[in-house]
Amino acid sequence: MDMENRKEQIIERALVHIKKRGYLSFSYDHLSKELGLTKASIHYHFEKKESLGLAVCDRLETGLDQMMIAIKQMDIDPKEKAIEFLRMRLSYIDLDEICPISAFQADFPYLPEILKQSVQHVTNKELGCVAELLKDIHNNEAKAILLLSALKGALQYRRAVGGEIMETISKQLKELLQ
Amino acid sequence: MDMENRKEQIIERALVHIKKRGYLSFSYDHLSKELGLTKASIHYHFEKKESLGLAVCDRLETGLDQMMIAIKQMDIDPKEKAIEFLRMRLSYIDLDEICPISAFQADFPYLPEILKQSVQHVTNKELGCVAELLKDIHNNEAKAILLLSALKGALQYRRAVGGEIMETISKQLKELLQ
DNA sequence: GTCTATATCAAGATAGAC
DNA sequence: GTCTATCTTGATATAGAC
Repeated sequence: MDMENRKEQIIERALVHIKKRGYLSFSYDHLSKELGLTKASIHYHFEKKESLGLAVCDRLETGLDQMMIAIKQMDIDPKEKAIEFLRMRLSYIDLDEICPISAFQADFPYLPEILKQSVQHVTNKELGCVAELLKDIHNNEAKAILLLSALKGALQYRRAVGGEIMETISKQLKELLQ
Repeated sequence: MDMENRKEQIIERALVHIKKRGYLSFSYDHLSKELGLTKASIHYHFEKKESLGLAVCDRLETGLDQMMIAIKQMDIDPKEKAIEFLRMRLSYIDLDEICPISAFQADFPYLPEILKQSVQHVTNKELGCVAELLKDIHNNEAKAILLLSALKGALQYRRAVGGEIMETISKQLKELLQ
């Protein structure tokens, strides 16, 4: 198969696995079986697991860039834009998944150094995105931290207490931005 | 060594490891080396890893009970009691740790069934504790979810962005309860 | 109650054929 | 680009001696 397509396909599946299991717990074996390949073939495209982890972080950053472009072009009240960001972020996360950035953070102390740096970068980028969308509101950095922490904490709670929790949280976060 | 003391000691170390690495990632080998024992000796006290996981959940529940007793006896404004709960919960979590309940939640889909049940139980118990302390405030269940999600999400953020985030969150959570 | 030794399995990674 | 085969490591768990 064409190399760029295959690489993309592997990154895509790895991202799903990270959202479901976390970075440390997913394996080349899981991945290869789903893609109809062998572990060795994955290693051909991404020599080490950390290379694949880095590629996934890059992809998350690209996704954030695209979301910001889309949101800035929307014809909605600026005060709605942070909420729209959270809504779009959630749309990429299934019921049995958590935020991939949270997953990396949970494994953080045991990541290879270079991957830690990428995780820090995408973490700060996402915080910066929300803070930027809140720029007309007082105390935007602190508010961005509160919104994202609550959203991602709730995604983990969802695993144990069920999906209704997300509506409870979303409602309150919207109130917080009134 | 006395069996009850040894069991307690193992549970205590396991809890620390879960806060640092998560349930799936800590091992009897890590534990045994710290305690000056062998893996086999840990297996004598807790035949399977899931038995140890269950004991850790029990310990967390006991801790919640004790905290609630202590807080109810405190001579402070009822409106301060939820904040005091969060403060006490935080005091058991080091700078390089996350909330152990969050750690179990992150691993949730890959836990043995019986341990899932224990994690659900302690999760709901903690939510119930905060909701109870908020009982004079409107919408207490929803507020409890918001407070705990934000606190625990922030603990994971701390790993990637540093400790200052906790003061930002604490300050905002206090404002939310005014 | 703790030990040594070992069985079993899964993971990351590499060598070399096609 | 993908394969088979293999190495190495680390994990859960058990058997049996002391």
